Amino acid sequence: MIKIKNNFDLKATITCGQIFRYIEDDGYIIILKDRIIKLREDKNYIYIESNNEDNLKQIVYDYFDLDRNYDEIENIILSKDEKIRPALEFSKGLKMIHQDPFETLIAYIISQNNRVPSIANSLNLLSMNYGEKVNFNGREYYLFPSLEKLSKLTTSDFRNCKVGFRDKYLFEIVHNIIDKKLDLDSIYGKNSDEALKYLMNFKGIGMKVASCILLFAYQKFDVYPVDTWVKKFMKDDYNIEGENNIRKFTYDKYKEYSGLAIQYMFNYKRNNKIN
DNA sequence: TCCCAGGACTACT
DNA sequence: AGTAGTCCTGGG
Repeated sequence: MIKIKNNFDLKATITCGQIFRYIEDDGYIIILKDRIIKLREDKNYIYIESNNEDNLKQIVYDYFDLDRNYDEIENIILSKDEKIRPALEFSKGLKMIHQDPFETLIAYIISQNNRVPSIANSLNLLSMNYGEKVNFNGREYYLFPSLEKLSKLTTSDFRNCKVGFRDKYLFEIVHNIIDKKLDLDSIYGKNSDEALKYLMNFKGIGMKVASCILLFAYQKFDVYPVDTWVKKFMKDDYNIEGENNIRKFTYDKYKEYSGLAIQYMFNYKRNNKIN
């Protein structure tokens, strides 16, 4: 067991829609690579346990992006747009989770034209069928399957995990990685436009999925998915319509932090059911 | 039983 | 260049 200062919003960060697989159980259980991690919080501290506590603090800091100076970013965003203040205040302590690129890729391909419970169900089925089993605190958990393991599946194996018509996309993507046609590491060296174009060359990855991968796995904060919520509040609050106009408007305003600004607005609107 | 929500691709203009 | 139809699952 380790403890860290409770100086961010653990609940919002985990439940705001960035990740699909987590368990609420007297706190939260999440699965990162080869570890099951349980987080419990009180007013001052977050208490963390894992099946492997080597270097755990650094892993948690990296995952929840705790070394980044969010205050500074928020001040930059505020200096461009005072109107966003309520959203920023509401979302205080929300962090951008630093997810694993491969898992993020698979998860967001499954997410297309799909709902959250169904996405989580498919990811859990994939993990239970093809991931490594880990015992922790007397219970069984399954790690997200490796690339090598998933490369052995047929399209119908994927379909048995309820991914539907996305089976062929997953099959092809996994083989593209095995065959080095898709190199996830190469994305670190690309700017956001190059990375979007690169990812969208692959079947099953469109604008939204590519944006999610870049924002959530590569911390490219100038990119974000435009969904119906974003369209709605950009029209209502700023009278901007059309995906390209929305992107241009937010980029001109918030520059390299536009994805973060949108995430704050999204979180605020969604939780306050503001029409 | 049917209907709906939810992205990307394909095949049309 | 723009768009209607299609692909599935889960839930009302």
